[in-house]
Amino acid sequence: MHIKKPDSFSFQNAVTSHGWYQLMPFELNDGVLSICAMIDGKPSDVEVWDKSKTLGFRCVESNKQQARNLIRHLLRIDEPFEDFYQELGEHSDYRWIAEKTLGPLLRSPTVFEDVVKTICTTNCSWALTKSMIRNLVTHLGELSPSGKRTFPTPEAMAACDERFFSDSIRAGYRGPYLLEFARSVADGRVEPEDWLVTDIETPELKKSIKAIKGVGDYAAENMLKLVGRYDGLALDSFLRSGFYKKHNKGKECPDKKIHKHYSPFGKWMGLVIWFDMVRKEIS
DNA sequence: GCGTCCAGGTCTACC
DNA sequence: GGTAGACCTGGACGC
Repeated sequence: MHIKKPDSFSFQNAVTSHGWYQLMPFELNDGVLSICAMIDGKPSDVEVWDKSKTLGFRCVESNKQQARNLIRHLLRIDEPFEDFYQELGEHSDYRWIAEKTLGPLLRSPTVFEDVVKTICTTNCSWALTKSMIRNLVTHLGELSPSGKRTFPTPEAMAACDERFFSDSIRAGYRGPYLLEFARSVADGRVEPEDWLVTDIETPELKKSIKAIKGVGDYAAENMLKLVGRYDGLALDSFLRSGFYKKHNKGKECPDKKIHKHYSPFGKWMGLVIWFDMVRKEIS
């Protein structure tokens, strides 16, 4: 089975541009990205890989068209980046981003899942982030026929108590935040999937996202990137230290200076700073 | 072994 | 609006 891909689309870069592919239930082996996800209410296994002008994919226990839609969502195949590449054309130092057709950042099947993962990136090492997500999937994910597990649903997480998040997930002080968020989604008080389609202005949307306990500036702006809005930098210690080294002679500086550096890129600045800082790791 | 530091921050209280 | 201190975990590091 195949999915047609745009001319300016790099499967490799879409998958590995940031660390999400290392978080369960994603797996990347020999160029094949696999995920176990809920499709049509059933845990289903989906695999996707690169071919010359298309993407190959296979799915087990799921409708072919819905699996195709899921892959398009994960890889952001329908998201237009032409304006981004055109903008970069006016900045010689950053033209390489367009030449490598960077832009799409891998995202999860649901915005809910991306929020949970983002909260689990805060104030800890990447190893601990992977551990917390692995624990969530292992303890609460639904089992597919092949023995893989989905990311837990809001309802599954909402049914737990704080002690579970502390003892089994090892989420520390984040536990109550994760539980409160899951319960707010499960009972409909918060509808994160709407963030993908809402017309409200970015500052207002950011305010709504920050209303979630455990989500501050970094996490909110990271979420904005994952729903396709790139006018926030999502500054964390990784981006700050990278900026100091690359653009400020290794010296610390106020965030305002970082904003000023990338402000010429307007609504694309969040993508530019990210690729600027991970350039060495991109093939 | 043990203690300390810190990592892909956020919240609250206080000024 | 700006800032200090507390907050969980676990790996790295020095002793």
